[in-house]
Parts: sequence; C-alpha cells; structure tokens
Amino acid sequence: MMSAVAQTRDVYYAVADPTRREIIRLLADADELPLNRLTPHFAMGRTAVSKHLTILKEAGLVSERKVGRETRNRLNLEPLKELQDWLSYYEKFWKQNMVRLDQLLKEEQESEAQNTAGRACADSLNKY
Amino acid sequence: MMSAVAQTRDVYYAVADPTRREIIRLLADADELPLNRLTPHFAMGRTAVSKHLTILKEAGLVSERKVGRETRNRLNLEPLKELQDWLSYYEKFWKQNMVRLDQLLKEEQESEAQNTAGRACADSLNKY
DNA sequence: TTGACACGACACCAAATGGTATCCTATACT
DNA sequence: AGTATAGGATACCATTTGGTGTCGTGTCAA
Repeated sequence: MMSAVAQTRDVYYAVADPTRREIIRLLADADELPLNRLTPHFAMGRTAVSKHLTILKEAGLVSERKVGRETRNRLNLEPLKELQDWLSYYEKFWKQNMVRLDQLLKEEQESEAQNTAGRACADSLNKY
Repeated sequence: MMSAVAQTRDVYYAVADPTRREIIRLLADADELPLNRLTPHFAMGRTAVSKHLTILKEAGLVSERKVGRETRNRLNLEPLKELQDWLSYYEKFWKQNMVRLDQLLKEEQESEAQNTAGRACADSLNKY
C-alpha cells in the first residue's frame, strides 16, 4: 500500500555486512549523503562503497536523488520492518530463555519511553 | 555475565540465510532436534544442513547435546539481542519515515500487550 | 574551452559461500 | 558378530562476494 520501490534483494542479506550497516548509520546521522562523503569513512575504494550502496538500494533501504553531478543517498528504514517482525516472533521465546535478564531490566523503569515508540513496538509484538 | 558460548560468527550473517532462518524456526517449534529430523525439511543433503547448523552454532544461536548416536540441537535466542538492540536504535527514525503507518496502528489498541514484553521492548529503546 | 570532480559501468581477481559425494567412527538393533 | 543408522571430517566444485583498476560521461569552475 505504499512506495515499496523494488525490493529485489533480501533485507537480511543487505544488513549482514558490517560495511553496509556502517553506511546505514552514517546516513541516519546525516540525512542525505553523496558517495564521495561516504567513502572516506571506509578503508576501501569508491567503487566498493558504491557497490554496497547498490545492494542497499536493491533492498529498498536507500533511495537516491541526483543533484548536479552528485547522487545524494537517503536512508529509508521501512524495509527494516520485515526484520523487526521476524525478531518479534521470537520474543515470546525470549522470556523463556532469559528470565534472569528480565530481573535486570526491572530495576531501570526510568519513566520515559512508553510513548509512541513503545506502543508501536508492543503492537508489532502482539501480531503473533 | 552469562553463557556467551563462543560467538565466533556474526549474528547478522548467521541470520541472513533463509535456510538458517528456517532451521531456527524448526528448532523454536520443536525445542530439540537432531540433524536427521531437520534434513527432510530442506531440498539439500545432510552435509549442507549440517554446515548451516555449524554456522548457527558459531554464532551462538544453537547449542548441541549428544544423546546416544545422535546430536540434539537446541535453539539459544540470546544472540538475537544484538540484532534487537541494533534495530531499536533505528526505531526513533522509524516514526519520521512512517507517520502515516502510525495512523493505522492507532486504531488497534486492543488492550493486551503492555505487559513484560512491551516493557522490555521499550527499555531497549531508551538506551539511546 | 579546458580541466577537475562525481560517479556509473565494466572487466578482472582472490577468497568465501553453499552445495556435493565420500570416508570414517560410534552407537544401536537383531 | 554383523548390519544399519547418526553424523563428524574432508575433499571437491561452481557460483557469489567483495574488493580492485580503468574508462567514459555529465557537471561545475576558471
């Protein structure tokens, strides 16, 4: 019911590479970045970074916008919802395996959160 | 502060393969399974499934227990927490990108949730 | 218009991935 | 004892992955 772009690549795969996760992080911080601003963050050539970007685009995680001679890359987090859904399915087993971790969480109820983010999170949980 | 096993393999990588995700699902359903119970679910030989299992073990997602001549495999979801944490970092951007989706969620406040699962989820969110 | 820059498009390559088939040992069945 | 089953170990193979370098084209600046 919305953009969807192309999604020719598995999101799980796209996110499996540390370089690509770093690209995601950089784009999240900077909103929009051309290739030549991304490249200096990595120990590899421009072409390699470009290839990683292509994979992220194929997974729908990055969209591009041409501005003059540069191509600005923007993050689109929507495909991560698939990962989120997958994970939330296993969160019901979570509690069984990690009861002792639950104890730790109990002592940090620092008000906060419980806002929209928390609600959306809980919502994706009770689909299963 | 707990098991931790070995973790010689990246969890993101382990989970990137559809066959390995299917193994995870099967183990989640059945609690404990030997290789020969897993193999018939896939269109590949025993050795291939065994290799996937090895990768899951290297990522700490599966532990083994020898019983007679078979090796029972059990799921350990703890390493998925890393994925969960990574994802929750980006959930704050979520709202910016998907405000219209928030509308849809708004109409399904069917009580429920808001229990421990919801709290743990919100908790992992406010770490950032 | 001349040159520098951004970057897509290839061609190329070593290493990793995802399968296979085969061999071997340990365990269980009769 | 002899046979069948479970599965680890290894060798092997095609394809994919993740890099590289180079070329060509469009854009900006002098």
